[in-house]
Amino acid sequence: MLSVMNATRWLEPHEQHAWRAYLEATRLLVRTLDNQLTRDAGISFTDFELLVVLSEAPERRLRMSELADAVTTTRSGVTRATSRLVDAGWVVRVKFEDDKRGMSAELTDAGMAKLTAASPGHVAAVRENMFDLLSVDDVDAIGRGYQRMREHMSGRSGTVR
Amino acid sequence: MLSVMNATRWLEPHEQHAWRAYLEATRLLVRTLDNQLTRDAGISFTDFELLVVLSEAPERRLRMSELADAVTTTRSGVTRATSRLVDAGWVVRVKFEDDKRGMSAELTDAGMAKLTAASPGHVAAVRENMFDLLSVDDVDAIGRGYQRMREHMSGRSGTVR
DNA sequence: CGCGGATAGTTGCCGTGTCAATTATATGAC
DNA sequence: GTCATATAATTGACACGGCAACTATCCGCG
Repeated sequence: MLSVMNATRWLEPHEQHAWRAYLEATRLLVRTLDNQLTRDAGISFTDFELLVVLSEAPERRLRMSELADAVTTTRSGVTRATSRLVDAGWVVRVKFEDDKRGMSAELTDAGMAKLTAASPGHVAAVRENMFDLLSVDDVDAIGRGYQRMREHMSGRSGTVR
Repeated sequence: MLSVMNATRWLEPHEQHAWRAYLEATRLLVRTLDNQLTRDAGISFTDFELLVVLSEAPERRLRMSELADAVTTTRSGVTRATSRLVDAGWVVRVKFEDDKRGMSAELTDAGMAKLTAASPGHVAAVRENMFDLLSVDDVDAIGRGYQRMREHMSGRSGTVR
């Protein structure tokens, strides 16, 4: 630290612009994707993402805590989401044998079918509202940038100052 | 339309990577910023943004519907948020004279003071977790890209398919 | 072994946001 | 002017997600 009393470094105009555009576009995008999935496939974006993650896991099954990490939410959030998915018949809870405290969520065939049915429309919406609007360089910049942000923040979402 | 029966164009690997990094980093970032503001300034990110928007408006005042558009939420969301801010003493409701249905939210001096007090820590967090990690080119790509997305989506968050 | 502290997952409670219905006012057609 | 329709804002009902408290289980140290 070179100086003790730092004046705030406000955002530069081009930073401000990027910041506002990012926040607003993100809200619009998430809402759009959620509406599309709800309307066309009867599943929320949140729940859909859980199905995606499970479908990619070995044996289509993941422990609750891993599932929470994979979708960047809290454990209680995953517990509640899993309850919804179980009620819908898309997931079953499985006891984890090596640790009697543990539970896993496992994608059912019905869940896999739902995922298969919902995916094309979802991907189309992601393309239409994001990737079709971006150049290859934009995509790469976004990939690099957010990857760095992700690495910086993962682990500490509020613990540190 | 050249073909009627299109096979789904799935995301390419670099698109997949950008998509996941973006989603995850965004969740982490929003949570981090919200935690920072709540902890250090006693205000949520959502409410803080309303204060920002109001502070930039002429006479520090904006109609409810304009406020909703400015922060990309619904009117009922803004109504409820405004109620919180009024309770906190940071905002007052003002009747809009030209249209007796209309209401405006106006930032109070206390609200301005809260904003002034909270801003440095907030900007520091935004820098630390985002802009300090990005090159100028990254910022520009993000600005351009999300601006295009914003334009594409604004107006229709779920009406169209 | 047994006890204290960590960890996995769930739940109660609560704050927030959305949709649909509601109320009040405005506007255009006749 | 009057009526039908549209719009501004609010409210009720409800779904979702977070924190903190709780239970069950695990692990390491004496």
